[in-house]
Amino acid sequence: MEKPLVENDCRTCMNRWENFKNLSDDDLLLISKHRYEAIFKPGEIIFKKGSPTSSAIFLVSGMAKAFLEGLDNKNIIISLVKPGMMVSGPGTFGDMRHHFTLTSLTDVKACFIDMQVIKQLIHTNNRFAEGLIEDISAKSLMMYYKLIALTQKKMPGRLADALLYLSNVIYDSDEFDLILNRQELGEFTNMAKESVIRILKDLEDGAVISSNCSRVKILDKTKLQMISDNG
Amino acid sequence: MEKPLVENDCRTCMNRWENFKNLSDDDLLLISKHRYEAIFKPGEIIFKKGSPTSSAIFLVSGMAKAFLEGLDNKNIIISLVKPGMMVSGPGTFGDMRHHFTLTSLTDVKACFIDMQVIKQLIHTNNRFAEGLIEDISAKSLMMYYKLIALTQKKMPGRLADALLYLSNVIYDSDEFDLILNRQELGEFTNMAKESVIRILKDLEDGAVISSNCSRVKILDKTKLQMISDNG
DNA sequence: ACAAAAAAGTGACAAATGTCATTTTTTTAA
DNA sequence: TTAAAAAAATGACATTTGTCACTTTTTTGT
Repeated sequence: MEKPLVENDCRTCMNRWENFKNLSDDDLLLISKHRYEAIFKPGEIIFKKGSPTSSAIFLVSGMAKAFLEGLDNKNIIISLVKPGMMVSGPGTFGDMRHHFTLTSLTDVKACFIDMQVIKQLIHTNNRFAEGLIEDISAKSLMMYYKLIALTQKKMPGRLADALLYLSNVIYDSDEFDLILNRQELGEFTNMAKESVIRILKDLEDGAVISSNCSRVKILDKTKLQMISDNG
Repeated sequence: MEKPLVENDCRTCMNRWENFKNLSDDDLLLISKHRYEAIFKPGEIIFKKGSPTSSAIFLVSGMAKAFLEGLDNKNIIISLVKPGMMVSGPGTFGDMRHHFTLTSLTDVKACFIDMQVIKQLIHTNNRFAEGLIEDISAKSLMMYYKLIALTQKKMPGRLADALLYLSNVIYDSDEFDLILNRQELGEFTNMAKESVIRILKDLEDGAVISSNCSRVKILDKTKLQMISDNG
């Protein structure tokens, strides 16, 4: 899995943001010039809630978690970030501050591109601007369904959601190493870590999954989907 | 309150969307030509989840509620809509479908402007495009804080939030007629209507508010804010 | 003005879920 | 390799919140 992903040119980068396809080679060269790369060890802060949104961030390799810092130091993980995804919160076009924190879950390589350059491209390239709006809209839509799930589903449904998300969206496989620990899985599904442990055990008892600590295998996806659907 | 608000020209409309200030008179004339007005009685559907997003909607007068249709026919009211606000969900730049339903709470006059015209203006006017992005971002940000409040605050904190929102954002007054009934107040704060009634009573007993049915007066805003802050 | 419908209000109870204290297992670092 | 730290697991218990069945009050339409 660990190929040398370092690319010095956004024109040929294999892990670039999809919306970059709307840019000309000249535009991509401009971005390449204003690009800074940084490497993070697991658990490090990539950007912190409250800090200025001077750059758009793009993951080149590894995995990160984006989370809201809620009440009483309780976090809400709103999404996991994979290579190819653009990360820039709603503060970018508002108070210019981050409203969630991004930390690395694994070794992470990230590109930072000056927000001024991105904004300049919005002004000169309509398709790029619309691509950005589509990206923001898709994330906004995700929040709608997250709100429904977290407020209306019971715990088993929410945990099933999380497992299906990891299987279908993140790993594209029915067997995977959980990058999230029980605490984080709780922050992702809005429940106490003890509840995560209990429901995980129930799912194992019901032969829906098998798991030993960080490794999970989905044995009965139909049933897991049913648990998700029924709330 | 009932002035003749009908305006046939977006150039001089007093209740137009703030972002229209970035448009030229010619652009506004174009919009005026592609504008359709509709009047709704209280409780009517302005647009329904799942229907095509062919137009952007702008409230000229009255009040509406935007709500997600969740599980088991339970709704989540995500925002109240006042004159001057633009309503077009995240589906507009995605699957071209509405993802929430908008219904009138009072008599409502609304303008429908063809989405193609809006999109065309995005392509020709950078400031207008950025204004739209800012609008979408602000709504997205609101959802973040709504997610935190609904999942992490206890019921009294959530109800305090709702009352402060009505007082500060919607009515700009400490005394107002609740446009939402107890059921809807529950859909806005993620609780059963019985719980709304109980907590409203507690707030009255604690001399934080006085209320008889639909009329509410905030007696001790500091205390109400404290309840909101403490979750 | 009055009957019907809708909304508000009440109380008992049950279900869902968090908290805390503690033990066991796994991971990490010297 | 081994001790220390972190994470996982467990069980008892408390709290929050929803549900249900019902009564009372308010609103609505004729």
